[in-house]
Amino acid sequence: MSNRRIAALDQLMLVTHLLSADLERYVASHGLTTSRVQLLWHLGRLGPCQQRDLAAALEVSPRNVTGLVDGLVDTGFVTRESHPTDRRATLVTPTRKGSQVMQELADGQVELAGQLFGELSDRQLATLTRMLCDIAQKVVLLMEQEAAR
Amino acid sequence: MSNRRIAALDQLMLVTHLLSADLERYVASHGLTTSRVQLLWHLGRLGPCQQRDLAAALEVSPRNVTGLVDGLVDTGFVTRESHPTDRRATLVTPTRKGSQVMQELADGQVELAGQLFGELSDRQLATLTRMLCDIAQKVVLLMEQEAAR
DNA sequence: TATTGTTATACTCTATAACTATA
DNA sequence: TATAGTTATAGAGTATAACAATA
Repeated sequence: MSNRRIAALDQLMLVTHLLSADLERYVASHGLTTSRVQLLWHLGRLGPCQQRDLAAALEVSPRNVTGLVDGLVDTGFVTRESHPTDRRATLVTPTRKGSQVMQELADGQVELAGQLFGELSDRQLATLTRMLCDIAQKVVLLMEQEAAR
Repeated sequence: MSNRRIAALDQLMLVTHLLSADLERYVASHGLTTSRVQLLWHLGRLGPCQQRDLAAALEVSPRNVTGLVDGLVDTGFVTRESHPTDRRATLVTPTRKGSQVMQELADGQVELAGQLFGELSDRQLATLTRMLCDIAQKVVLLMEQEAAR
């Protein structure tokens, strides 16, 4: 019976939608957008880096990064520093405010994980994680197959 | 140990991200965007209706609906028909092309459900659906609590 | 000649406010 | 006076193409 599969997918789509909406509201309460948070997250992972690197990490155009960094500079989360050896490039660098807010967002994620999964046993948690991992792998596979066409 | 909860949330966020991206590419291959598909979906559910009703269903501003309908008219998925009794209002109505593409998207969802969950037993499927349902309820609760503040 | 990031232009989604036509 | 949908304006995310400065 494929009805149950469709019900599962509907439920998964609903969770996807709700989590996206929740994330958006949450970061908005910190004066950010999801795209800017993604940039900041990569910045924290990579350390201060060129816009070219951020464009590659985010898989968006260099022009788009210019706009995102513009916004983050205007709102005080990053600065553009001069590159020590390449005068064409800039080093996007988090400000103290930028680092602090990313720490807050990380804390918020831990809190959310507790609120969502606090009642689950380790075994249940492992089952859920494994299933989600399988789903993620399959989606990646499907997207690669579609892209190949 | 809260590490497992965080791992589960990370995995859930990854699935959310991947599914959103996949959906966007999929509807783009049909000449649509996710926002326009959502409008079409409500239109199929409600039948031909006023833009006011679509604004309520989508929880966006009336102005936004004007733009979405403009796009769908330009690309041939809906028409604006005159309301039989209220000359202020329009009746947004799917074209044949609009109805056909929605049927195709629905078929695509069934296919995706099979590809993602075809290997799962009924029992596994039930477990997954129940867990996702719990998560959805909790997210809704959290958003209501945040909104109340 | 190739690369870095910009300006120029355009499209989509989203919002509020003012306005028109109609109820 | 209230409602339906529009124009006006604005901001955010996204893209390509042309261009400047630099490597």
